[in-house]
Amino acid sequence: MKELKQRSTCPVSTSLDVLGDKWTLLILRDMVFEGKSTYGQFMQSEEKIATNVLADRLAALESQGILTKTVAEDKKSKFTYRLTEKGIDTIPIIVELVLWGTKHLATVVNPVLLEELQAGKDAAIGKYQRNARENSLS
Amino acid sequence: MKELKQRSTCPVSTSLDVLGDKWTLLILRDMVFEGKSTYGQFMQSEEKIATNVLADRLAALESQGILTKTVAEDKKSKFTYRLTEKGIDTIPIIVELVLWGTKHLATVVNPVLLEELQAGKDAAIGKYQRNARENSLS
DNA sequence: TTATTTCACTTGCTATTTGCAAGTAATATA
DNA sequence: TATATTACTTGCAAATAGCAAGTGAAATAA
Repeated sequence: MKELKQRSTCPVSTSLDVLGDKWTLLILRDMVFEGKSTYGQFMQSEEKIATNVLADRLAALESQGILTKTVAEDKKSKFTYRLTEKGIDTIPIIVELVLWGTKHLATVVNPVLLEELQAGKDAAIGKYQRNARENSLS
Repeated sequence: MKELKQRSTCPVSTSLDVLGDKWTLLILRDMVFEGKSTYGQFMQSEEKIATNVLADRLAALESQGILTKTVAEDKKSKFTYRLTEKGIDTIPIIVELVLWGTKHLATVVNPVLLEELQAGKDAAIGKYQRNARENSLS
């Protein structure tokens, strides 16, 4: 598993030690904006993460307290992944990536999200954070 | 050089295609918060980037229009790297990484920056963006 | 004017990480 | 009881990162 090697005590550096790869924040994006919570749902994303990388990242995120893993309510053979407060607090980072990509790169945003962000960034962040908190209870 | 392979049209994904590795945002951090602008200055950071990786990332950042490379004023054998507006617009992302790392990980922040952020995130972002814009003129 | 140093890289090699395809084990459904 | 689904693991090839040494142009020192 991707273990935490801290390169320095700088918060940018240490945050990147945890989140700074090509896949971790996409998993969190799927949880925040798509409401995904299972391995199979993460596999369906259009970016096509490899199975071993997904398993590795989910284990790392769990070990770092960013998400929790529990047996699913409907099936004993499934697991449900839910964001912790530490995970919910990554939402502003993801939103800033959305805004930068939308402004400077060739991307297509979900129009609902775009409208919410245009109406007010902080309100949109608050909405998705409250939403994630509700899901973390069930 | 690290070339841009776009995995999807999602802005989070595409932003990560550009910025989502262990080193790119640290180079931008050094430019924004430390006022660094030369290869030698980037090499001095405590995270110890490898020379070939630094050269690669600077070339990629230039080719993506995030920074510009010009011959230094004082010496013809040196280059000066400066942020473009596209680069200056990454500051909110870096600031969110500072905030998340400070809250959830074992880090040590520059007390000046900490105070500025506590006094108001948007004001602090605005200050560093204005600062970067000034440097980009000279 | 020549010698040495500085600066910004490049090169070559090894180690680590990622990507792909196939396999497995525990349920769940037919 | 047989087939399918789910969440992985395993093995290997390809890509990326890390380390040490080397290079060439320009600046400084003798």
